[in-house]
Amino acid sequence: MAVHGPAMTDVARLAGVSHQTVSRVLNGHPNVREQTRLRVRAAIAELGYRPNGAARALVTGRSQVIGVVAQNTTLYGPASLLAALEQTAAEEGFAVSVGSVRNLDHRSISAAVERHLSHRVAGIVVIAPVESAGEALERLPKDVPLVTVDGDPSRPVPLVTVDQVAGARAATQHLLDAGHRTVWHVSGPSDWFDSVGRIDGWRQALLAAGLEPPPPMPGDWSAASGYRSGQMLARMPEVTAVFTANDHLALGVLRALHEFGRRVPHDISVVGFDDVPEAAYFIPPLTTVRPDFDAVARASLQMLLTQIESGTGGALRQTVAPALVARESVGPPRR
Amino acid sequence: MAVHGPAMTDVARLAGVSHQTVSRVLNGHPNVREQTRLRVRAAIAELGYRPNGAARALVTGRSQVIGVVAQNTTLYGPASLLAALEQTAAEEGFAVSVGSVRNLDHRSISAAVERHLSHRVAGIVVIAPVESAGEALERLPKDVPLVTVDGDPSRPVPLVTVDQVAGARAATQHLLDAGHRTVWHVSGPSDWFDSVGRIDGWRQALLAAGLEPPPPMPGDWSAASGYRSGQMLARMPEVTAVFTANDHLALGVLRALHEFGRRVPHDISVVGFDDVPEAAYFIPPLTTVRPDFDAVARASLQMLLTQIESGTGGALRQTVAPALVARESVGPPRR
DNA sequence: GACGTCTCTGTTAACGCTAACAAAAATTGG
DNA sequence: CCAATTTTTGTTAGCGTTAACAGAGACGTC
Repeated sequence: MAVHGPAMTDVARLAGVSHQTVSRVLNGHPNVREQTRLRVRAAIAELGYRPNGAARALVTGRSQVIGVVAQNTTLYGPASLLAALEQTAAEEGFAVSVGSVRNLDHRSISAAVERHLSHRVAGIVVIAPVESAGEALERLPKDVPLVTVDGDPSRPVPLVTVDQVAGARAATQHLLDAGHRTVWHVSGPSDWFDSVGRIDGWRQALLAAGLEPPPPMPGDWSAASGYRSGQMLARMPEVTAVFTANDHLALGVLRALHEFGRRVPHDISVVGFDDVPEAAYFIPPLTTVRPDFDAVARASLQMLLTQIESGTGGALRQTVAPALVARESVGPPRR
Repeated sequence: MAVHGPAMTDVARLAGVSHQTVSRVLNGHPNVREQTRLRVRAAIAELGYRPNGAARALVTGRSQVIGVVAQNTTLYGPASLLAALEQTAAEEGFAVSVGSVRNLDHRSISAAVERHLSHRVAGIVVIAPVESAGEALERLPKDVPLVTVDGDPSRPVPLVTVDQVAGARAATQHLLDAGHRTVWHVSGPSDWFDSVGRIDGWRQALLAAGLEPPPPMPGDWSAASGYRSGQMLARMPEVTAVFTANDHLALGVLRALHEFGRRVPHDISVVGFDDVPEAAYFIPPLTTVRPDFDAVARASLQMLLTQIESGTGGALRQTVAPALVARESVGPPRR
């Protein structure tokens, strides 16, 4: 293995210049004669020279790497976000290092961040949708560029979020507009901010319409828990409209309703959240709320780059509005 | 920002030893007096010292980072694989840097690999399920530890794959065993090896039963294309059993069949591939084939570590067998 | 034509770590 | 208790890059 590639000095020797000139060419420094630049480039190509990021990171104090800390990158939301972040970062010349953690508790998060800091990442994006993550973040060194995504709105940390409240309100309002007398809610885990925000928005919409929100049914994002809630909902004749905290829950609810012979949307209307690619092919196609993950990724990366370049750690905040996607799972209530 | 943390020399000064002793403590070198070790550890803790990975990478020539090249990390398979790789790597003390690429053509892959090499990653895992990726890999420097996942079986590169052929054969056989006279197939994109392997296995099972395989219906992994194929299948009265190349295709097929009033499994049986978490909540719950992504991740990482440590680039090969998961979408054909 | 002012290039010194060797201290055996 | 080990610690020299400064030409300007 050990065969190390050529270094800058090898390129310099071949091009008949000093290694510093090579460095200048590489970094696009203006004061290099065109002819020299060409000779250096030729030497680089001939040797197949590849700059050593470690050496550069050592001397500049920062690598061109952005660390991402996330929990369950198999879920659609986090996975999309991660992919979008990676794309955006690549366009800016940054690599993305993933530090996924089993739990979002203080210890796990700190450990993941430490790992990233060891590699002298330029900045860190924490996808920290749960309460316990918040504390961990406050104790981190203040001097490292950091952005949280879907984190705790009450903490003084730069934050980019999907506007869960607005999304949930839109979903609920959509059902009310269709003529439903009230809307039931199957929620996500109570320690996720996403979940809390969606409950909030649902409640707001009902209260604004002068309605008393029924008790939300707790879930855990999975189709399995949606199914369990669906079995209960199917047995309650007064239920005509359900808003679930994500599409997987909705899928479970749909199946339970189907099994109990309750037709959607004829008997019960259902709205989800996330717009997973399959939502359009549920039975029936699911009306849902689509968060713009690309926008979130762009916003957080831009925030991070600003911090990296300026050196200031301003506590900014940015919110991305989701959009309602209307499909066939919503209809007027049966009289 | 710029406040750099303490370096090894700072720790050494505080502990009253040389920086080399600190290095020895950090790397678990045996010949350090217990008392000294303790003093050094205390100093490390007191200063909040964090070793500089870039410096270490520079001097050793390798960082504790593994590069992963993947295409669409939003798909369930790649996302699961990536997550599993990250977990496994973390246990071995490695970070994972993702280089996702839009297309798996020569240029994109090479570029992604180059980026990783610039950072002097210890090794690279390429999730390269398509033909065009193969060529790119052959041209890579031979001296970098590399493992491909779901890549081209005909190329002399270390490779870990899910046994697509066996999985597809099991799925098809399962349908034949239920009494079906033949099995139709909705395939994935023809340039994916996964896809080719699944077509192969399906064909093998039919031929072994003395049946002439009907023409496979081409798809692109999406529920949308499954839906289109499903619309055609629903209109063909002779069709009683369908094997789809993944679960999303199956979802689309299920919806099309439902719309055409063809009941599953009463009129038509369906089997998918992947066992996405939602498959158990499709209508009806989907019989499918579950690849063991954790096993794949473990195998590839272990292969990579062997290469890294031994320095040899042996062209190994490892196959992980998938398991059939029987659910309600399969039944005997209607007479 | 001498002088200052650009533009281009080279020299030197870090960055923080490990490897290789050298020296000092502790341990052993007779 | 001294020499021969063995264990522990220190010293020095890079790894490949950028930053800071210095030098050498080229070009006007008076």
